[in-house]
Amino acid sequence: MNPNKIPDIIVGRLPIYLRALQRMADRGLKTTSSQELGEHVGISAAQIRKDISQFGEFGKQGTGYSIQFLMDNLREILKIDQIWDVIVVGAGDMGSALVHYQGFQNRGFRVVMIFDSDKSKVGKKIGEFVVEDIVNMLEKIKSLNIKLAMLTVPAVAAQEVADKLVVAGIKAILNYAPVSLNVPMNVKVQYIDPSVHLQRMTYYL
Amino acid sequence: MNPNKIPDIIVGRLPIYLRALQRMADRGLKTTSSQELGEHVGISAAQIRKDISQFGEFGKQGTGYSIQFLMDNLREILKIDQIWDVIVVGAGDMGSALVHYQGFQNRGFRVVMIFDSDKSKVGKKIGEFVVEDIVNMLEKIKSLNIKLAMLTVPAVAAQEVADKLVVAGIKAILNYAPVSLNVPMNVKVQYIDPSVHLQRMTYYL
DNA sequence: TAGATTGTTAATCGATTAACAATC
DNA sequence: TAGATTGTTAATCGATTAACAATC
Repeated sequence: MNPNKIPDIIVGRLPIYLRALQRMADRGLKTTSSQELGEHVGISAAQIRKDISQFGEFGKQGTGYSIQFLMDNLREILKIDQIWDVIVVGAGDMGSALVHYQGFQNRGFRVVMIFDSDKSKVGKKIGEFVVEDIVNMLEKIKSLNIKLAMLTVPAVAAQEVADKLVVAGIKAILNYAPVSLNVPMNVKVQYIDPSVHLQRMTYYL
Repeated sequence: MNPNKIPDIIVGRLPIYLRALQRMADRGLKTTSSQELGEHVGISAAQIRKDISQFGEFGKQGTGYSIQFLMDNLREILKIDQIWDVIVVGAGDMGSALVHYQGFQNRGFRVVMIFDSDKSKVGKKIGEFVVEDIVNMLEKIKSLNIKLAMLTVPAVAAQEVADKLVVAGIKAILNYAPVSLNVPMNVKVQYIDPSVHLQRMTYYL
């Protein structure tokens, strides 16, 4: 359908490049090469050049890439040349950790609300936020036009909550619940399951 | 070198299959098919059959797979037919959430210790554990023969701590710090970075 | 037996790597 | 200019899918 469609696997590497570039910039470096960047992230120089060249010509022969210029462009490509509001659903320990998480700063995201269905949690403070009742979630998401959610509810509730998020207009879910979610094709899901990640490594032990 | 080497990408899917099978078992189901399992996890039936067949013949023509039998075999393949002790390094909010996390139960892991370098955190209780001083980490890891660690320290400290973990004999690191780690080839690393995962979705919005 | 579903082969599709002309 | 490094092409490598004989 779209001949210029970029493979998911390439898009998935861009945030890694961006993260490494940010660290180089923090150290005061001005330029880098596909070779050097590749060593930092553990990816071949050829692949990095190929990935980046899908989106334009951001380097210069002989000198490499301007770190700031490449960062600006990657941010624009990833649409994080803006701050996205994100909600957290599930006010357990993981939800609480995400509310307090410092790692969203300067990376395109900001937590704006946390919800739970447990009446004993609703109204309590977590960080600077008061836990909201999940019954008001649809309305709040719509009124604030929020597109991103992080889901930290128990596995048994996850699909049901995901359905509500989709109805409310959420377009991307970072799912911490240990289940695969069924969502419409136009809604993206990324999975974080510490047990799954550990199990991917024990095979090799 | 090893002609029977299984690609990482296949190993990476096994925990997803196992998780879905566990849920089926919890619902009282006894058998499933590659078709049905595929619908649950969003992977084609052909691929599931091919993946599973790399390790043996666990199904029966006409009837599919015994859920319990396949689970037992996947657990054995992934070496989680045992409980692995895991340490947490970094006693911030994320480390604390991992100590309290219920999702390791019955999935092959158990947190046994948490470390931090911050003297104001050392000695405090988190869950059932007392935060240990990182200066004693090498000795403790060795004496308990621990192979798995979850790393939740700040980005600037991550590589240094990872180096210590490697020296202590850790063979697999679940890294929550937003940096790529350099480790020897025989040490596995998996990355969890909420910002990176979110950035992989904003591209499509 | 008839129907269903596996395990496997061959074909297709997609991703990575190597190499180098272009050029800063 | 000489050296370095990009962007891109072609070759290689690897993963996915389709199809079906085997067989429960």
